[in-house]
Amino acid sequence: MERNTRQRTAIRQAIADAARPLLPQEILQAAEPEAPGLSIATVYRNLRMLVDDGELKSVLLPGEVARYELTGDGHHHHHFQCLSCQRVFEVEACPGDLSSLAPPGFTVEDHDLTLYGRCNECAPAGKAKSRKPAHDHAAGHSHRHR
Amino acid sequence: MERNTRQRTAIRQAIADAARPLLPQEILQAAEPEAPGLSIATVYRNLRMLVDDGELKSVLLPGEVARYELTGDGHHHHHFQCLSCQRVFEVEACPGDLSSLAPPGFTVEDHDLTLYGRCNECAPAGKAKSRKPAHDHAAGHSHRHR
DNA sequence: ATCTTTGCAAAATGTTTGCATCCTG
DNA sequence: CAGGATGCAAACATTTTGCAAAGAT
Repeated sequence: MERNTRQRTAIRQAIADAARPLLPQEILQAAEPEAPGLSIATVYRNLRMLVDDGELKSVLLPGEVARYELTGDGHHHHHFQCLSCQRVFEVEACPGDLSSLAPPGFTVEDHDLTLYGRCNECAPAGKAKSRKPAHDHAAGHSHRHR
Repeated sequence: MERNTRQRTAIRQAIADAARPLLPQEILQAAEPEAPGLSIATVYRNLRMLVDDGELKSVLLPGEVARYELTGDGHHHHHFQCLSCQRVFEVEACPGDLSSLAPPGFTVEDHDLTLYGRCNECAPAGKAKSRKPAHDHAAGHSHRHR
C-alpha cells in the first residue's frame, strides 16, 4: 500500500468520520459519494491492507460480520451492541484480569467482551428487530447472510 | 420435527458425546459413521431444528463460525478458545454484573465473554497456528472461509 | 514509464433451499 | 400410506481473486 488513490482516501475518511465501527457495506455507502463507482472489492482490499498496516482494526462480535474502526492509540477496549438498532459502539471500560475464570490447567492470555442492551438513541422499551440475548443464541448464522 | 431418523439420532449423539461445542463439519464427521451418507445439508437442517426446539444452543465466538452444544440446564456461562488448537470449551465462571461498564445513556441487558489462551492439552509455549489476540483482530473473517 | 490500484466478473466458502424420493409412524 | 426427512444440486450472501484497463508518482 503505497499510493494514495481517491478510493483509499474516501474509505479512510468514511471510517474516520464514523463514531462507531462500520460494516464493509456501510463503508462502501459512506465512501461512494467521494469516489463514484467505488466497488465493494476495492473496499475489502483496502480494509485488509489498512488492517495489515495497523491503521485499522477489525471489530468481531459473536455471530456478526466484521466491522472496522480506526486503531487510534490501540488501547484495550470492548464493544456494546444495541439490541434494537444493531449498531456497535466502543466501550472504554474493562472488567480487568479474568484469568481466575478459566478451568484448572488452562491459561488465559486475553479476552473479548461484548455488552448488549439499548443505546442512547433506542428507548429501553422499544423492542424492535432485536437480537436474542447473547446466551440464548439463535440458530447458527455467522453465515446466515444477513 | 417429529420423527426419529437415524440421521437425527446420530447428530444428537455426536453432540452429546462431545465435551465441547462442535462445528457443523465436526458434527458431520462424528455422526457419519452412525448414519452413512449423511449430508451436510441434513446436519444444518437438524441443527436449526434442534436449536429452535431448545435442545441445542449455538455458540458464537467473535469471528468464528457457529458451534453447537447441548442446552442442558441452560445456565449462563461463557467460553474459552485455545489459541493453539482453536477448540472451544465451556467456562462456568462469569464476572457478573457489567452494567457499570456501559456509557451513560446506555442500558446493559446481557453480555458475552470469550477467554483466549492455552487449553490443558496445548503447552503455553507451543505457538502453533494461533489466532491473534482478541483485541488485535486479524482482518475480517466471519466469512474468512477458514 | 512503471508498477500499484481499480472494476468487473468469476471463484471460493459456509449455509440454505427446491425437489423428487425415501422412510417413519 | 401420508407427510415429514433426506440427498443432491442449485441458490445465496459474503469475501477473495484473476485480469485487463486506469491511475499515481
